[in-house]
Amino acid sequence: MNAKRYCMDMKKPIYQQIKEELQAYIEGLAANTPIPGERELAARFHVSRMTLRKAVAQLEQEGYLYREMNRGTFVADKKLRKQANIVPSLEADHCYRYKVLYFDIKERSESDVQYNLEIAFDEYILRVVRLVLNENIPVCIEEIYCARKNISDEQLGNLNAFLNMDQYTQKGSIRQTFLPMMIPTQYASLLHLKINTPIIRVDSLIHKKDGRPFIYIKSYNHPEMKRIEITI
Amino acid sequence: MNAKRYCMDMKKPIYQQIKEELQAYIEGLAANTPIPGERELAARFHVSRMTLRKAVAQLEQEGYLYREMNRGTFVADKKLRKQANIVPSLEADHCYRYKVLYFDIKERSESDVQYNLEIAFDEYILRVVRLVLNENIPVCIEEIYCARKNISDEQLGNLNAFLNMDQYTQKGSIRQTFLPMMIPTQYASLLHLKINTPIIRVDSLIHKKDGRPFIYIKSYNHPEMKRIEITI
DNA sequence: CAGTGGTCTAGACCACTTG
DNA sequence: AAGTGGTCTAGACCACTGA
Repeated sequence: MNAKRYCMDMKKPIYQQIKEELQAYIEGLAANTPIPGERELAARFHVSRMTLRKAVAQLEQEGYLYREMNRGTFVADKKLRKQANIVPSLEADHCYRYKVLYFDIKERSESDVQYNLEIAFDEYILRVVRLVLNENIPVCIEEIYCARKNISDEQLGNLNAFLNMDQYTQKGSIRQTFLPMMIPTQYASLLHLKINTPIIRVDSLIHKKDGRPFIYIKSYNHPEMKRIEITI
Repeated sequence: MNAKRYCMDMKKPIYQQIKEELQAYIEGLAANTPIPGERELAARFHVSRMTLRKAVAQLEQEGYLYREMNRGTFVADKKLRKQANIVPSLEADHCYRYKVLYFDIKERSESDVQYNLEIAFDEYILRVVRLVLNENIPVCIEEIYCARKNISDEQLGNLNAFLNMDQYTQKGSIRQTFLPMMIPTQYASLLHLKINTPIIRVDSLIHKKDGRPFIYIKSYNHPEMKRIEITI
């Protein structure tokens, strides 16, 4: 956290750069350590207080810092950092391997898929089923559905790129539903589970910003290998 | 969305008032309707653009609006509004009824409770078990744990006030874990469930801002009556 | 009392889209 | 060329805390 000049924009907003520097600075500090006041930090970084505040506000929202009115800003406990570790494909830094079990394009699909994707019952649907592995250990099985009309021929040619969900999560909204059930018999052995094992299926519906549903994912999670956890 | 003056502060920040007015204004509009530009809105409300932006930014974050770079700001589809409808006690506007099944203060508790609340194995623990009802239909059973030392005698006297979780969620952090399991036999009939019904237990750990764990809740959810759903 | 975070202003420039 | 959202500045006042 030294006094560096920020004239050399690298196309990145100043508050982003400051945010990253603060984040690195915080990393080494014990929880509940106070950090310097906003005026002092602004001076050190040679920016206005409003810009500095934007960086701090984001770090606060992500659970790196917390503020106390009229007292100061403090380093937050690491375990309080916000995260939503729910579905492998939708995790920020997923280091998973995927093994496509099969994929097809078919007319007619299950009614819940039609309902969620808001399509007529005679529309073509892309379906991909894949096993998700973490260091060769199966963590879940994902069934991915998308209306054919919403996929360009080019995207269909490069299915791996299409199935990288990062690109959608940023510029859209996701609704997730959690359903308790027995592991479906056809998936039990793939996940190394006995039949009648209770699992959680997470249904994720990715919307475009205008509200049109785009991709629907049913994720059958291994109860031990895939811990579902969020910090808010 | 008329041009009202904002001199009469009612202790509420201007951006809050504007946010509420915009929210009301939006309510009647169809999804994807563009709203006026920031400069025009700022003029209408007689505030600076930065203040106006703060109101809009919050509405965007909550899923009421979305912005498109260099294009404009639009009304978001209602179904994209952010929500985390997970545990009854922690829901924003819970209209549930609670029926305490029993409560006690005991030495020694289950090891997972000790672990999560970070207490020694000989510390006294308050435990409350209650049935949660939505219009007389049972939706879940909550086991609530809190270290006795963290509860004042006064709070203990007014248990209902203490168990109102609103007060903690604002000024703290919550970690929630989702566990698939069979309904515990002792709870099956209370929730009107057959034994061997798969359910989701949601474990919520409420922390103070300094990272100290405070309250631990195990919520056994009725799979049909309590739908677990989040929109992010 | 000095210092804190919270709010607010009235400007400014930028990159970009759209007619 | 006009309009958009995104960023940034250099001030200001407020209510509150804590020594």
